[in-house]
Amino acid sequence: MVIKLTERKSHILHLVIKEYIKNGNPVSSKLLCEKYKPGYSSATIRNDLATLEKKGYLTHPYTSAGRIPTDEGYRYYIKDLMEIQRLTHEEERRIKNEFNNQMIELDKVMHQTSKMLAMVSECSGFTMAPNLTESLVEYIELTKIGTNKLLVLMVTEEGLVKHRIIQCSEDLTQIKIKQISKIINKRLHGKKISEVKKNILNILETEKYEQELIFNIAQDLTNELFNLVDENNFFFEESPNFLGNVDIDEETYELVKQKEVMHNILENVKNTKQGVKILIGNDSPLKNCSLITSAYKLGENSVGVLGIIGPKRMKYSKMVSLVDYISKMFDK
Amino acid sequence: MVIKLTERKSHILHLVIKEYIKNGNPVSSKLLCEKYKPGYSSATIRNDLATLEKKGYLTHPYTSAGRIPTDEGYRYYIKDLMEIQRLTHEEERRIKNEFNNQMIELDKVMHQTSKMLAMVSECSGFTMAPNLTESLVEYIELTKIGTNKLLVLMVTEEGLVKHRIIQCSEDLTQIKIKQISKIINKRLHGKKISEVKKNILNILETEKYEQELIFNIAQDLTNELFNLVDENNFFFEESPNFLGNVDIDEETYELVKQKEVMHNILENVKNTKQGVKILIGNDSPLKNCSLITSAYKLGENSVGVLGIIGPKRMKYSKMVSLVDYISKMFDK
DNA sequence: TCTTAGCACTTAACTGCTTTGAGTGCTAAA
DNA sequence: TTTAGCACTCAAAGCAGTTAAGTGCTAAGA
Repeated sequence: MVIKLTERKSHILHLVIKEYIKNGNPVSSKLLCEKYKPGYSSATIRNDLATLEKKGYLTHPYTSAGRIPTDEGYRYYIKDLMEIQRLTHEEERRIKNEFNNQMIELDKVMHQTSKMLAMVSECSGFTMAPNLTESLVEYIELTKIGTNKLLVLMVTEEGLVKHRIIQCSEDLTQIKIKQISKIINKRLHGKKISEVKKNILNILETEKYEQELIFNIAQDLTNELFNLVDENNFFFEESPNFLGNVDIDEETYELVKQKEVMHNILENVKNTKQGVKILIGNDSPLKNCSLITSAYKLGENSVGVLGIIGPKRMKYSKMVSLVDYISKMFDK
Repeated sequence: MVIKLTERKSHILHLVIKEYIKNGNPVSSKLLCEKYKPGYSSATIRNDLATLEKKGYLTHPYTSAGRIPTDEGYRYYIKDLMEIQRLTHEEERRIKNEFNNQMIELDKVMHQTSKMLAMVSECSGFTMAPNLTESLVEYIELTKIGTNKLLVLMVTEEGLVKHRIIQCSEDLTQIKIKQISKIINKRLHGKKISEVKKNILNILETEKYEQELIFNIAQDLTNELFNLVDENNFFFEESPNFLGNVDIDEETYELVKQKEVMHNILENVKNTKQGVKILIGNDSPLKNCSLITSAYKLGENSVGVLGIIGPKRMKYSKMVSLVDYISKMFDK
């Protein structure tokens, strides 16, 4: 399926795409000639451009306009032409800094990471939290923080922290809370969250001490914590000038905001490949955008996806490094 | 300074502003005449418009365009003409709902509130957290959540919760943590946060038990918790179509994002007046916007500010209710 | 004195026409 | 295979004329 290109044509395609990514204007034979002095006349280049168009890598918006890359063109570029551009030390430093602080609480990590991606890419960053339902409960801490109010804190085997505040029907004493906490931990430690979700009552069943009380709290826990493990698991952040400067249309924007859409796209990515994966134009329902994504691992079993959404003419060479670098930070 | 207007002129000013807020087009004598049938001809209204312009309440962008309100016009409107429009029951219900859940953790509350304001106003909402440095420490909970990692949770006298994860130099046993926690609580309970910030070492001084260890943790606590009480205290959220639909320019947008700018504006508001306060155009450095703000109280001494930033032609009558209602929810 | 009809005047917005120039594709010669 | 040259295309910019939505002013009527 992939058609071989001569050295020169390949080079010209490279130049067109680089130029277009940089300036966003259709690029003409004359410009290439003058700016890059390839040692051939504009006419020759014109011929090459024409063949590149015939092969499907370029197109032009109207007769007398310069060329712009097609989706296929971008794909060829990414596969065969692009030299990956490493992050600068400054950028790596900034990222590392962010990661050194506070990075245990799941929601915070995700949020921070998305922001990071958005900032460095200057378009938009997202993070889909790993599905924790197959993770094991390390322990659960109950702390009273007011009448009828408990702070529940769960730590998973991977060391991730999730917390919620729950409202109890009864006002419990510190001592009782401690007792209950002990019992719950004894029973839930090492269990899969998915299992806990389904079976919490059974798991706690045989305990005789304050059975009813424990059941009530268990119910609250399920509602407020275990059932919410999956919720809020898509974080999206954009750089200030993303929508303003850049050619993303409203429609696409709406799509991004719909969690299910993104979920589908990313679930796909997660299951197909290791490392950085790039979706261009029609590859995803976000037809006018490209996505640069990578799966990441937290501990053994928890896999999430993170990445960048931006215009097709984004700096792939740099963005690949960025996404790769950050996803590797997670794997530690 | 305030110039009296005749009944009719006043009425016409009212109509112009209402109409302009609604549709955003300069409003003409003819339109007023046809739409509102005031019982006078367009010529009469034209005369009135001319006087209203002379007095500084209206202007027009070019010779043959209709009138639009000046800042002064809006101010007059707000002071003398506007009828406040209550929130619908539906809206009140939605707001109450949000507030019933989870509303103890300071950062979450602020974030949620800003979102709420943005959503209902359809422009943008912000919340500046109260300065907690004068609040009293209720208690502090230390929980081990991994090697060298402690979760610190502080509850203030008002029942607000702030938490952080801190990295300790030593890996402490559960038991030691409990002992230390007891000591710290005994000493810090009821103290002002500002005092704790300055004097933590002195406050804990006389304890003989594991003096050095406690000092280390105290240092971490100060760095990670007490010193950060004031940080991150401005939350800003915008409705999806805020920047797109609405006539806010880039410059202003940049200003909003600068915390110090907003801080100054709001610090001012906080100190001058109770209840809802409105800043129009030049009243604040955000020249092309209006702000509707209100101070709110959390407990006895903690005062914060929340509100809306939007275009000058926003629905003041409704927004005032919104800001007022939400700020009163805080006061409980 | 207040109101109003009427008219001259201003101006943005649109329309249609022409010109310009950047770019292509094709041809024919080196 | 390369290139110079030329005809052709089309967006964009400029220009003139028209329209319509306004205003301000005047003079007459209540």
